[in-house]
Amino acid sequence: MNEEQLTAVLHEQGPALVVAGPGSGKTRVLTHRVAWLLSQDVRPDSIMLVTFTKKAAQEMISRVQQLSYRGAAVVAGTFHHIAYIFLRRYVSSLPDLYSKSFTIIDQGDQEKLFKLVIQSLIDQEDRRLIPKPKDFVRIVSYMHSTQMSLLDVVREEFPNYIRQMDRINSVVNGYKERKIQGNMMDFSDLLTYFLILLRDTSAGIEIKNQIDHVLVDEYQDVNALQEKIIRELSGTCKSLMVVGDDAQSIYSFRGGSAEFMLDFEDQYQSVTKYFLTKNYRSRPSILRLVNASIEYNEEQIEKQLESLRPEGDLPIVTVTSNSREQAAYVISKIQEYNESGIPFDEIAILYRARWNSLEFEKACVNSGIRYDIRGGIRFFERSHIKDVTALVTIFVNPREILQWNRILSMLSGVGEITASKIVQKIQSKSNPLTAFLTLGRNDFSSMSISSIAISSIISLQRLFTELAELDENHSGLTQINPMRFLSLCLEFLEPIHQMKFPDEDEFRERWNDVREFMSFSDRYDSLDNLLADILTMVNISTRTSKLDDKDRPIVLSTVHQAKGLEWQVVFVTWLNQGVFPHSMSLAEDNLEEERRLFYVACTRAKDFLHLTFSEYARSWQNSEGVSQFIEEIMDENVFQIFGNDIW
DNA sequence: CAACCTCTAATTTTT
DNA sequence: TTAGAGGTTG
Ligand SMILES: Nc1ncnc2c1ncn2[C@@H]1O[C@H](COP(=O)(O)OP(=O)(O)OP(=O)(O)O)[C@@H](O)[C@H]1O
Repeated sequence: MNEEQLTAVLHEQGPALVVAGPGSGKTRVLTHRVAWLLSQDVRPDSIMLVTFTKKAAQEMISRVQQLSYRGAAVVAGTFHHIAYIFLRRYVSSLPDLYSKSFTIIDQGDQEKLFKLVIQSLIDQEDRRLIPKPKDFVRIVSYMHSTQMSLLDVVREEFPNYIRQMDRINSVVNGYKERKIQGNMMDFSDLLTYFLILLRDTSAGIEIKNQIDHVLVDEYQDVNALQEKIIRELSGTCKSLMVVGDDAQSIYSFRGGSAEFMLDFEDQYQSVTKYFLTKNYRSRPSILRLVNASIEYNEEQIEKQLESLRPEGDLPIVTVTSNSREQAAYVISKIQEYNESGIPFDEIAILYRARWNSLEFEKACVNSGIRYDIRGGIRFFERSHIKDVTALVTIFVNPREILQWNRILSMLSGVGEITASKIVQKIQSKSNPLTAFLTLGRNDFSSMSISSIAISSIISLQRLFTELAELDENHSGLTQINPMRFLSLCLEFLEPIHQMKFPDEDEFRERWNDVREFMSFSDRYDSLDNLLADILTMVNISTRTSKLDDKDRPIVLSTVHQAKGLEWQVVFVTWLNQGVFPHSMSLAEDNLEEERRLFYVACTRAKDFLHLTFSEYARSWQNSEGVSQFIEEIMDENVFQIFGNDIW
């Protein structure tokens, strides 16, 4: 700890703001502050440590645990995770009728629910007049995160639907009703209900009594809703410390804005402000490059940042002719670095969009390098994995109709219609799972269900009965051991998936994922914790290739998920105009945010930074040339070029 | 009414 | 390169 850092760590009381550039030890200040508080005999569960992404949260938590053995009991994690924990404890205080077994729905399920609502409320021919399910999801989450009204969101983001407000209102209301009926919350609900809990209920008083010290990392990314939560807690806590860097604000798409940080001093009384001006992470050569780049942003405030590290190599820009070559180049460089003694897990490949990982994954597999991928196709959103989690969800929250639909229509002989008949029949019952298990011949014939369908449904009943029997000492279905639960599920699913994915290689690949999920579940002792963590805490990611398990994996990650992390060697890839910066962002006038994203990406590097670009992106996508982020700083002598000279 | 086939449109970022 | 929509068959 240097002196600047130490004074921040030892901050006594009231609100504190730490604004500082990358690698200056902001996260370190927070983690050491937690350790210091603990050493002062502050109760761990009175400390709340918050951040935005799952990965950054894990990193922060593990740093705290290294510093103090009492760290494990600190209330720490993403906003959503912390909200979930308190909601679990106090659901019954909510004004809407949720029960403790509520489950969280992800984006895909939100879309499905909107689809159901639209089908039931809007006539076929009117459906083209209103937003698509996907857009509804965006509208609703934007509404929550910016705390704007539905009308304002539509006016601002989807002005061409403004004349359909009545229909839009009824769909949004229907969506909310169905969520409550199904005991489901979406991600926005977690935060919104948490705020309600804090603000309007007696449970809120208890929570506020519990929490004395609040620490928020990456504060430049808070949105209006999260800001309200923090403000609500700040009224009663002893200290509040927020840290951030306006140049790293990259979540405007979910309402995040650095304004909340820049206004912090005006919004809170007697704010203590701390500055950290020494960069411990990156070589001066790397800082020169990012500083030259961020200069182009007019909105950024200037920060002093002095590198404490010795001079390093100039960052290297490499031009390749296509994306396969790009991947081959990166992988061969990685092997060189590894041979020179840098461990694989100190090397990362970063990119703008999730699909950008594809060629790198292939190249890793071909060369037998293990990799840990964050943001390819998301593991838990792959359809075969969702089939498994659907079964778990039904046992945790039997009212969750989306998962019933999913499981039922997966059975042979059962399609959309039969599935919805059954769901209709059981959903209004107090326990739909028991209702399902007691369906018999008479029920099936009264619903006129085909005999093939009946026999599959009976086999599902048998599975559910066996699963329920795993709850031997009747401590509740959610308490069943996940590993045992899943191994029965897998037996049931295997033949179904074999049919669904007739291509043998494809099946094998997907089934490997499923097995991986099962072994992942072993670290959990109950189904509800498993489910919640999937959505608010962890990502499964490591893909092992057959060779040397002793090697640590390299990291493939989107820039967003790399936030707050660092590696000795970083490759920032796909620097094509239209990809990074992304054309859709450019269309929305977000160039400066894209440049901040580039800034975040490059400042992850400690020692070596590579920027790569391939002339031809994809056959059907015309190449728009090299990213302007490289072109802009061409004449500044902040990098060296390898490969074809295309300028 | 489910299953199978064919064509098309879409591929930003996270919880 | 792939999911899902839409149309046809059985
Ligand atoms: N006083 C110090 N002595 C030694 N190492 C330090 C010191 N302060 C910070 N570091 C190291 O510098 C690196 C960056 O620190 P940290 O991740 O806390 O920075 P940050 O400001 O949160 O960065 P970012 O804004 O990029 O997330 C870490 O490896 C950390 O251990």
